Amino acid sequence: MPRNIAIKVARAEKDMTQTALAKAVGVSRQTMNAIEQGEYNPTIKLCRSICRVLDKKLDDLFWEDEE
Amino acid sequence: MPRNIAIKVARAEKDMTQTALAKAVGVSRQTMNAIEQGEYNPTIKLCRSICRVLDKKLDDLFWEDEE
DNA sequence: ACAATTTGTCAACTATATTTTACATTTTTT
DNA sequence: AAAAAATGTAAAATATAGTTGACAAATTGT
Repeated sequence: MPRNIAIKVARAEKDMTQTALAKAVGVSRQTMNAIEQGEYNPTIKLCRSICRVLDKKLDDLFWEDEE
Repeated sequence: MPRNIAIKVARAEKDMTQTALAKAVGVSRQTMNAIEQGEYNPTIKLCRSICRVLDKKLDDLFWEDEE
């Protein structure tokens, strides 16, 4: 899985740290980090939470053309 | 979690059974059924697979306004 | 009305997402 | 240049996503 640059950018737009985003979303900092590093495969519920906090849609942050 | 009617509709548009969709997507029939019943919380990777098979985007099938 | 297919559901199991603690490295601030 | 904050990573534990097999209920076809 590729690194998720879109989240990093959206986070920057909101001037949030990984820790702040993790807290806002209700997961651990390591989980947020792993998602940005593309190291795993979050649940759709977590994806929706991230989208709400960052004011983005699922397709903005989590679509991938190839698997 | 609410039932996922959007998947049911998209599946009907492709004239696919739950079993056929499950197979195309590479999960068990019970998993597909549970997702349609809103009984769990699939991973984003599985959501993307479902979207590809049904020619839909993540926001079409998996967005929810309230959590 | 009957048969066949599809769907809903349960229980026990396996795989993996997520947590916690902890430390090293990089980046930012003073 | 030093201190502080932010990020990358690892190992062990826990929660839950996904599997398998089996059966009942509902739908569809003849």
